[in-house]
Order: sequence, then structure tokens, then C-alpha cells
Amino acid sequence: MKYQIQNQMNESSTEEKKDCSNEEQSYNRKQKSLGLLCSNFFNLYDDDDVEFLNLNDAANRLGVERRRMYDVVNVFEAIGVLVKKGKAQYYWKGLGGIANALKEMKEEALNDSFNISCDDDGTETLVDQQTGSSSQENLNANSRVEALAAGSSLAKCSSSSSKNGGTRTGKSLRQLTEEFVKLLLSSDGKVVALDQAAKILLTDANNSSETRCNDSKVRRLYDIANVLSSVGLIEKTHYLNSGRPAFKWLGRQKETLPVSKKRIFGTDLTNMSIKRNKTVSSMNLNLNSHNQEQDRYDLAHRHNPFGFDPTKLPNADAIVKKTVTRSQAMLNLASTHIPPYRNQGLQGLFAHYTEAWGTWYDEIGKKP
DNA sequence: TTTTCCCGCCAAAAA
DNA sequence: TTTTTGGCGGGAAAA
Repeated sequence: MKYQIQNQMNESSTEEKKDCSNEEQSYNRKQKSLGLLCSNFFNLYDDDDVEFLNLNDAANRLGVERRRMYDVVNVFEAIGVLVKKGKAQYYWKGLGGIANALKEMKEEALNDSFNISCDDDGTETLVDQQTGSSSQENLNANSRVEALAAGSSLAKCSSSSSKNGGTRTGKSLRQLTEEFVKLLLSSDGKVVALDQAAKILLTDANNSSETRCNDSKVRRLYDIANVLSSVGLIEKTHYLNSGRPAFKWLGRQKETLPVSKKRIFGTDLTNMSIKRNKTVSSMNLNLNSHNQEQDRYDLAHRHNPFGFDPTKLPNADAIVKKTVTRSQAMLNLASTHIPPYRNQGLQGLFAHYTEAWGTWYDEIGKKP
């Protein structure tokens, strides 16, 4: 997924660099997506050396307005990727911070009154943890999730709690993210439909006629889902055989992927600053700020999916030789051991990495 | 047509 | 007061 997004952006950004000098640029919503922003965020900061980041700096480097950073940052905070340290200052925990956050959220979710469990024979059981009784029944997913909502603290807190103690009405994106994650954790790996999640998380017990309000807040669920999906915690799917959008919890599967610590598969880190209904000529594009050094960097990296050109490094021959030997070993490993990813996208991603590495290896091997 | 979700207004909160 | 934060919903792209 990460690769697809990066690559998609890379292709489009390259195209745009070709075109923007003399043609009107059409708006492409995918280039501005929160998911892409998240991927770029990780590519930019998910490095062992990064401890703190400044929101303004991040916005500049990622080429987005600061408002969009808040959308991402709040979700990242909820899942433990970031910790706010001060005004526009955040401590970067990265993927490593997700485990603890999930552990805490799982514990909180388990403390809810109802939980969905699955017996050895696959029969789903709705358990009332307060009475200890259980009733096996052929509950469909809707009724089970609704029952979960009725008995869980999710429903209770959704109507009244305000984690930040603020007086703003509604629920913060961070809070909504936490509750969404808890709901998914409670789903025990089962698919949760978007509208069900909305019903559970967004229904206000104090206001029974908030359909319009919830319509608005469903947008927030889309935002959250896109970020979580980008990080690899959830997978977007469809609910049963209907076309309704739904989400499946993947957990931290993505951490098994070869996540690069360097900028990869792209020459641009920024989301394109092309706005709806506007053309490039009217925009103050970050692309225009590319200096010659940046262009050289882009050129050097354009066909190198691994973010560096070993032939330009000191003692390049030795390094290339070492790299080639290592890459051959990795290729051998990859060809004999393909991780059994549950999700086809990840399987495909692994295959794509292998293929990309092989192609690059061949090119490097041909260099004199 | 409906679904998805980017965009930016503007008010609350913080400095 | 100014600046930062982020709720919110319009409306356009995508399906």
C-alpha cells in the first residue's frame, strides 16, 4: 500500500513537473489524500535519528497547509505515533509507539461491558462480562455490534466525555480515533461496517435528531480510516456481500514489512499543492521552489527505488559489490521465503519490493 | 446518483 | 491581544 501510494505520487509528480511549466494542471484528489500525507509523513520522519518535530516545519516539508497536519497528527497521537510536547512540538515515537497505545486501548476495550468472542467451533458468542452469562445465537454482525454499543463504554463516552476537558462541542478527532480503534479491537478481527461504526461512535444519546450532525461526523471517520489504513492498522473492505464500506482490523502486520528508514520510491515528499478548481499557474507551488540541487537529487533518485545511488558514494565499487552480494542474498531469501501475509495487498507489496530490488540489482550489476 | 473526503472558514483555546 | 488548534460542513471528485 505504502509503495502504491508512493509510486502513484511519484508518477503523477513526475508528470506534473513535465507539465506544470506550460499547461494547466488538473486537480487530482488522490494526490492530496490524507493517506498519502501519512505515508510521506512516515517517510520523512520515521528514522532513528528523529526525536522531535515541529508542526510548521513538517507542514512546509510535506507541502501541505498546517490545518491538514492537525488531522494527521491527532490520529497519530491517538495511536501512539506522536506525543505532543508543546506548541507545535511533537515527540516522534513512530511505529514503535503503536504497540503500547494499542495495548492500552485493548485493555480499555476489554473492560467494556460486552465483548465479542469466538469459540473454537467458530460460533460467535456475545458475552455479558458483568453477569458472566453468555448466549450463543446466530447474531448477525449488525445486531452484535449494536449490542456492543448498547453495553459498552463506547456508547456512554461517545455522548458525554471530553478527554481534553474542553468546552468544544462534539468529539475530538483523537478521541474518535481511540474509540474507533477500540471498536475494531473489540470486533475480534471481524469486519465492522462504516455506518455501524458511525452509529456506535457518533450517536449522541442527548440528541436523538442529529442525523445531519452525524453525516458530518461520518466524514471524520473517513479521515481516520484513511490514516489508519495508511499506517496499515486497518484494511478497507466491504461489508458482507453489500457494497457498503467496512474496515477490518489488521493490527501491526505492516511492521513486518521492509519499512524503509529512508525516502523511497519518490522524488517528491510533498503532496501536490494543486487545489480544487485551481490551476497550477495560480498556485504558489512547492514544486517551483525546487532548486538545481533538488533537481539533481531528483534525477539521481528517479530510477532508484532505494533512495540512494551507490555509484556516487565514496569507495563506490566496494559498496556496490557489498550491496550486490547482499541484494543477491536477499533475493534468494525472498524467492524461498514469502511471508504469508493475510492480505493480498501486502502479499503483492512484498512481491513488488522483490521485483523492484531485482530490477535495481540488475541495473547496478551492469554498471562498469 | 451516492459516496468519499479535501478544503478552508471561523470559533475555542492557548500563549 | 495574537496565534494555535481543530470542529465542522460545503461542495467537488470519484465511484
